Amino acid sequence: MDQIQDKRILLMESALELIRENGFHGTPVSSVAKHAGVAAGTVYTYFRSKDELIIALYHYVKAGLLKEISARDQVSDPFEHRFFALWNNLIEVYLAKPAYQNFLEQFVSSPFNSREIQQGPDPWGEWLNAFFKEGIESGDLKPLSPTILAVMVMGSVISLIRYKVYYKSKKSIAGEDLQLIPSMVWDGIKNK
Amino acid sequence: MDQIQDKRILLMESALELIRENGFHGTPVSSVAKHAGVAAGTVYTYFRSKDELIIALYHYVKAGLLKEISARDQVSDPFEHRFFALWNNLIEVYLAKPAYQNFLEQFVSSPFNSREIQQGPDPWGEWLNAFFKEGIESGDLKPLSPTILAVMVMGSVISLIRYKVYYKSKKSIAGEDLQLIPSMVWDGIKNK
DNA sequence: GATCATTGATTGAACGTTCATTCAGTCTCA
DNA sequence: TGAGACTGAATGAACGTTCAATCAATGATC
Repeated sequence: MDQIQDKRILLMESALELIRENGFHGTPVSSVAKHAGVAAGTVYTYFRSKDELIIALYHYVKAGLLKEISARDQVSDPFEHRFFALWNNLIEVYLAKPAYQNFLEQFVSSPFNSREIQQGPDPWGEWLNAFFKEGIESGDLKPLSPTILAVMVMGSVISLIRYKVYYKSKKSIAGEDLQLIPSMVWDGIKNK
Repeated sequence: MDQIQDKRILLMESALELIRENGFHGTPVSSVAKHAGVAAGTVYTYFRSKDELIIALYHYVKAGLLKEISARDQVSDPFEHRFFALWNNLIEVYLAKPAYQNFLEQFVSSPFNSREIQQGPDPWGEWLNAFFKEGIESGDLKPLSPTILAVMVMGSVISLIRYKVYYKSKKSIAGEDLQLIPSMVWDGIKNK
């Protein structure tokens, strides 16, 4: 039972790594199998099809994100602290697992991101919403829709990650300057 | 000569539309040709390969973006005006041409976005940098790297567009609330 | 404890489809 | 009439998926 879950996860991690390097369609099922050390047919014991594998990856990555981020949230801290911690944790997690970030980016703008998927449950989105809702209710954040706040904050995080990951080589910005971004975001969303 | 350019553009617009619906790899060359009303082989009169077509799309879309946005920028306006106008123009252009936005998203997280591409010329990025540089020099923006400011602003725009385009159906937010996002961004980046 | 049966995972060659690309022949217009 | 665009059937490679055969582990029987 454990072994089965393990191999499923092994296959998914292999797929994430290869998809990061080669994209969805530059990643044949056979290569995923090879990377995981199994034969091509074995993948079909764990996933009905390649499409289903990719959908499974989506849920797997989002669940992983939620787990990592929520575990590090110190609910008893002042909200401002929690906000900056969230920011740093997001950057940290994404940089530690670039394949996660890259996969999500590919997924959301692909045809896989169907209405069906979007309308399914989204624990990560709900956690984020609840987070910002608390900030509003405690009076620390502007009284806006939590969704809007989430859009704003995540947009900046994603954009920064993109910048760091994809354009690493071109021109790097001093680390201390990058630390100013969350401060700017905070200036934009804090109450008063 | 004109005809040739026209057909090249016709092929690119066809490709953008189909790629938006079906993704890079769900869009066979034959379907692009069909959509443009030509035979499959004809595509190869205008592009050496499918990959080259996709790279051409990238430059085409970025150039189009630059043209649209820079044309609407009123250099003589106060900077704050220019900022909000830029914001609204970006939203407007992206919403008018969702295929442009979707293509860029797919492209940047794909293997096509190679180091080679990134190190090539980037007039759109340079225009954006110059825009924010002006804001800094006029004293309207915090004295930070223009790149950082661009990262912050574009991140929010992209995120909002994503929200509007992909999650149109799920839960819509009142239009006036969405107008608050640029104000928040402005609060974050303005000087003092 | 030894033998066999059962179950289910695993293998990898084979199949059929899709698709990028080619090219010999046709058309168009200057 | 010549140059180049255009056609669309043909080619061949790549890849998702299947499946008959094999293997490993567990349990049943004596």
